[in-house]
This record gives sequence, structure tokens and C-alpha cells, in this order.
Amino acid sequence: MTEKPQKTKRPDARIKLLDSALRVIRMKGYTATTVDDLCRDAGVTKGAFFHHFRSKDDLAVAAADYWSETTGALFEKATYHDPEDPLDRVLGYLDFRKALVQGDVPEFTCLVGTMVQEVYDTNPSIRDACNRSITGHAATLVSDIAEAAEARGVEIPGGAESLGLHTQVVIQGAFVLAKAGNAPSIATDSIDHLKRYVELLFGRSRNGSAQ
Amino acid sequence: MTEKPQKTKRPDARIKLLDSALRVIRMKGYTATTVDDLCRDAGVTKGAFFHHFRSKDDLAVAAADYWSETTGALFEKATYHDPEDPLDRVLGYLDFRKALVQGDVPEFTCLVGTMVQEVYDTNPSIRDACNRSITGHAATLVSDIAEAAEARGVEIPGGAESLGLHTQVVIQGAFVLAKAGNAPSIATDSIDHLKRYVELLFGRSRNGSAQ
DNA sequence: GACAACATACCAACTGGTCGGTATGAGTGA
DNA sequence: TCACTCATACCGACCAGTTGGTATGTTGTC
Repeated sequence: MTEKPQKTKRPDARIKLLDSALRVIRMKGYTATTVDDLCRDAGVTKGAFFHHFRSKDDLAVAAADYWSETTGALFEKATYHDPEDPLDRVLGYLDFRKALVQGDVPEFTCLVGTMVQEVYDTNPSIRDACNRSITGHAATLVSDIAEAAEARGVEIPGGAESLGLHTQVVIQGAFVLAKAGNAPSIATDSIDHLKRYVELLFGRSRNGSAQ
Repeated sequence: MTEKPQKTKRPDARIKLLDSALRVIRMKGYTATTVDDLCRDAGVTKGAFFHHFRSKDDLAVAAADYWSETTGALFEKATYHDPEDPLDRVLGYLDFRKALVQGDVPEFTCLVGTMVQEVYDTNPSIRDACNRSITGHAATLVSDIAEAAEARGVEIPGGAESLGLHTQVVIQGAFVLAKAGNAPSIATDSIDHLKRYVELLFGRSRNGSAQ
């Protein structure tokens, strides 16, 4: 985690496999992704795979955690945290998510949202890893939401936590529809609706943002 | 299509397979569901399967269409169409969807939302079938939404169609989170948020509904 | 020389799909 | 009425390719 400069050339097979997992699983889905697919994409052999992961399912759990780490770092260093007004931070988060919806569909969709649909009923450990990723990310929003509610004297129906989860619901659902329609615009439109909902909840005027 | 009383006892293997497809694929996902799984669940043989469907993918398309038919009939005969006020019909639809979220997760989640996440990038024909199902269902809402907007002199940001799709986004996303958390309550909470958004858009007071 | 980090060869189980065959009923002509 | 034909619905053994996983060997590093 700290530094440990690349003195040894080796230990990248694991990372290469995890990076491949993010890419390939988002494209093909978890079950349809074979171990050989991942090895080929990562440029390593099967021996390397099973050296680092006890099973394919074990890799899935690791990939979900890896997803949490990498996306967590991305959101942490984003600038939407800067504004003084907590509501601006919440709305800034939604703008940031909107901006992320670009390029081809597999590139901006969510690994854990894809995986959990396939394995929620058959593989509890993967499901839990996906759930940790989603709820953990939602939690980073809740404090801003709660702060904004208190600052403005607004009571959020269902509570700040519920609204935080709702943002993730909209984003995950937006990915599903974007995949079905093969069109990112459906996703950005829905985030606009969500943003408008937040603004209405907090009594902010509609013009000026979320066009 | 009309009647033709059951003189031939035969042609139920196809329907049994489609019913099994709805049940099994929602539980295990599309790729993880094998042809043998479906035959076993339906109580028919592989010969019957490939007599009625050219391939597994062919069955998936048929299952998506079958899903549209069966759910379409369910929504068509529901009572939320009864109110005079079109806004009440829209809100009634959301109440109806909330009421459907009951029992175990595989029972209330959506076949096409599950499938499209797996195959959107690898199988266009299945993806399109899923898209038809989702957008077709959304279309049944749009007329009520547009009517409500006109009746109340409200302009819907993005248009009625966009709001109709947004309802499906929320519902699909609610299923994803419900699967991840293994808890239907996340889904009903999010539908509450959506209902509140619609009420706020149409300027209806908050107390009285969507508590 | 011990140990981690790989590579290679291999396997048993499973996968979607095929293929020859059977059961049943509808139509037809005498 | 009955033999004959034909199409549909269905059966289940079989196949070639793929799957996740293993066993064993090799290599570089401390």
C-alpha cells in the first residue's frame, strides 16, 4: 500500500489479473468470463492465476474489493468535495457521476452491480463483497446529505442514509437501461432527474443547474 | 390463438420451458443457467428443448418476449388505471410496483434487467429483446404522464418519455440494490423517493401519500 | 537452498448442440 | 371403417469442445 518501489519485477500478475477482471467481467459478465479469458487478457498463465487466487469465486471477491479501492481513490480525489455548502457537494457528486458516463458502455458501468445480479442467490460471499462496495460508497455521501439537511433545516423523508442509497439505485438502474438501449444518454437523463429531486427536496430553485 | 380446445395434449413443453426460464434465469442468471437446468426444471428432455428453440440464445429472446407478454397482462388488468386523474394513475402505478415487491428476491425481480446486464455487449439480439421489453413497458406510462402534465399545466423537464424511462431506471436499480443487500426494503424505499419526486414535480402536497 | 512466483501439461466434469428414432394424431381415399 | 401417409412433438444417447481446477516443474531472489 505504501511504496516498495518496483525492485522485484514479479508481483504484478495479481494486479494484472484484477485489472483484467474489471475490464472483462464488465464486458462479458462474471459467469461468461472464463479463467482462461482473464489469463489471456492479463498475459499470464493459469498457474499464475491459481497461485494468487484459490478459485474463480475467490478472484471475484478480490475484484470487488479492488473495485472499491480504485473507485474509492477516484472519488476521494475529485473536486466535488471542495464547496463549503454541503448541498453543493452532494450536487457536485451527481455532476461528477454524470461526467463519468462517457465513452463505451462497458467502460463506465459498474463491476459490482453487474456481478451481483448474477450471483446474489448462488454465491453469498461475492454478493456480500458487492454489497460492501455499494453501501460503502453510498456512505461517503450520507454525511454531506445529513449536513446539508441540518444546515437548511430540511427533514429528509426516510433519512439521509435512505437518500444516499437512492442515489446508488438511480445510478445502477441507469446503467441497466443504458446497456439495454446501448445509449449513455438514458443514464445522464436519469441522473438529471435525481439531481432535480435533490434540489426540490432541499427547496433550491430549479434554474441554474440540472438544466 | 382463439380457442382450439385441448384436442392435442402435446404442445406444453414450450410453455413449460419458458416458465422455467423465467424462474431459473432470475435465480441463477442467464449464462449460469444451462440447457439441462431448464429441461430438468421443466420436466422435458433436451430433444424437446431443441425442437422448440434453435439454440439457448433463441430461447432467451423468446423468454424476453414471453416476459413482456405475461407481465404486460398483469399490468393491464391492474386497477391503477381506474382513476380519472391521470396523475393518480401514475402514482397508482408506483404503489402497484411497490406492492409487487414482496416475498423472496428472485420472485419479484426482473428477467430482462437481469439478462441484459450479462449479454448487452455479447448478444445484440437478446439485448434488443430486453430493451423492447423495458421501453415497451415504460411506454404504457408515458401517455398518463403526458396527460397529467397537460392537465396541470406542468412542464416536465426532459419530457414525459424521459420521466417514464426514469421510473424504470429506479425500479431496475432498486432490484440491483435489493439483491446486493438481500433486502426488499431498499427497493420500496427507493420507489417512495421516486413517488415523492413525481409529486414534487407536479406540485402536489407531500402529506397524505408516500409518507 | 529455501521460498515465492510463476509456467506447462493435464484431467474429469460439464456444456451446448446433434442425430436417429418413436409416439401420436390429423388428413385422405376407397 | 380402415389402411396409409405425413407432420409435429418429443426422446435420450452421443459428441466435440470448454470449464474450473490440479500436479508438477522451472526460475529468479533473498
